[in-house]
Amino acid sequence: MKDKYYITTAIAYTSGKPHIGNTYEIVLADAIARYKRQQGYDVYFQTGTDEHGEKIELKAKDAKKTPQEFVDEKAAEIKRIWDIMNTSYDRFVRTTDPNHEKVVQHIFKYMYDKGDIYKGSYKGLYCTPCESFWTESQLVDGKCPDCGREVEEKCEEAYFFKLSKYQKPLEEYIESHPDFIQPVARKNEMINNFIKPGLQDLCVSRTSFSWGIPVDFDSKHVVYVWLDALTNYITNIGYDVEQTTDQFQKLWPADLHLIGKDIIRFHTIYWPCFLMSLDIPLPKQVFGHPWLIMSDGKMSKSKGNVIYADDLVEEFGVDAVRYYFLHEIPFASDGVFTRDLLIERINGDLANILGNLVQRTISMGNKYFDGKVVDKKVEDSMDEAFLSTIQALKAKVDEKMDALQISDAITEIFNVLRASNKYIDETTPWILAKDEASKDRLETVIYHLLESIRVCAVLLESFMPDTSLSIFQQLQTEDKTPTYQEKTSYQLGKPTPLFMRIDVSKE
RNA sequence: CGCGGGAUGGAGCAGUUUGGUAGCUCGUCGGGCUCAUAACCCGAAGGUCGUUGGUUCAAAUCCAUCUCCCGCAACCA
Repeated sequence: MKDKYYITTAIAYTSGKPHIGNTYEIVLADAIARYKRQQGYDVYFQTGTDEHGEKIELKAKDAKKTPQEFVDEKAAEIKRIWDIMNTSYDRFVRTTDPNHEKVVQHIFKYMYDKGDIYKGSYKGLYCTPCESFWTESQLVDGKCPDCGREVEEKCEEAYFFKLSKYQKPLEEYIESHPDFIQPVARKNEMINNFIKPGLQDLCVSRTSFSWGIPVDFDSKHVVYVWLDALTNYITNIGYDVEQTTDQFQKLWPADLHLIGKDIIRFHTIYWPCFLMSLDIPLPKQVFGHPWLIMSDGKMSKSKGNVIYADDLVEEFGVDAVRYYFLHEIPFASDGVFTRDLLIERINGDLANILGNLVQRTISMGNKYFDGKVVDKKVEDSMDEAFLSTIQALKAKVDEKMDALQISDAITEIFNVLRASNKYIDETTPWILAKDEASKDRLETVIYHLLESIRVCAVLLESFMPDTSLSIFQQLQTEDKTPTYQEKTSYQLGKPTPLFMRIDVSKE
């Protein structure tokens, strides 16, 4: 067994049903987690929900529910969608879990006793009717961006975390770990916008609402949601300030925090500072992934362009949706979702390139050899290039996956599938079949194709698990070696279409 | 002058670090094949690589200027 690999997603905020943009993250994390497992890593994959905060308190009130009832419902819905997406998380955590709440209180107290959290007063621009604080930059014409009324300076008692104390070590850590923040372009954003100008101490308690973890030594205050939420990565694997578990010792530091690009600041500035305060190591990498957006921009209820993953899965199947998410979103820039593009991918890539290749190859195996295909090793000059393409695939996919370039990894696999279709045309099996003398050559050709398909199915498993399984069932093999194997044989099953083409004219 | 990213054939992107014939997917047009899900394979057309200027034998690539688009700009998650 190789090393451990601890990967997390951001915990989803339980304010509503997650749309496909939110759902993308868990699928991306799942692809990485599955791939690491396939590589032999001892993977621990954690996801869950972030359930406190003022917004939730208000939403629950609107829904005439208690906050706990409200988040129970939302957490269940989020978990349901994660499961629909066939994601292989090891643990689904919730910030309302009693143990988490207890440890967060310990952490808060620990930091307070240490002097890293102190009591002060929060001065800000306050809009009384909206009960909200605003920053200078958020104001519209110097007025409340929500209601347009005047704001006033207001003071409120609050606890602060000494971010300033950790500015220097944070800066050093980021500089000495060039891969810590991914994509690297985000690193400059953090350094120039926040760190360089000087970190200001962070207000880590609230008194304006009550749906949160109480500060146990000062019951007026609840813990700031980000201090609450971020610590989920350690509380749920057995961290506590007095003593930690073996699981924590084994898993921490996390190998990868997978998050949306909108919350990079919290994960690369606040979170490392909190950890330094607790004297525990910092995570190895934080990847702020881009977004899945609509052709008219970011998804939002006011725009009315929100799409949910469960609806898409019901219509197109889970692997088609997974494929779209993973293939259509580049490493560093947003990907666009349109229904037309989804259908184009299903027809062009999944049905034509992949599905049809599997179908035609297995059909030939059955038609010409009754499904029993042996490596006869009657090679031709054109085989060498094809076989070396297959042999090179695993290393190429590894390289892309190590760089978190999921889309490119999938493209590499499809390049081999394309090459396989081409190989059929070049070798013209239907002509070989007409001559008894070339029967062993024909069998060799089919064998090469079956091996190509098998290797691709192995490598596709992390991205489209069900499809991969279906290919293995049709090939009736259990060999998951990710490279070409010679001198073996196949006893094929019946071909069944992997993906049906979608008739656009009937849409 | 806040910081950063981007502008490449009809569409979406790669190539820019380490200058040297502009590449991929889709679409269009033409051809081939018939094992296969009207799928597959080959070929062609189509780009002054955002603007202007500079360095160089040579610039999508380096430097400068300008235009447009996007992200971030801290106590909202």
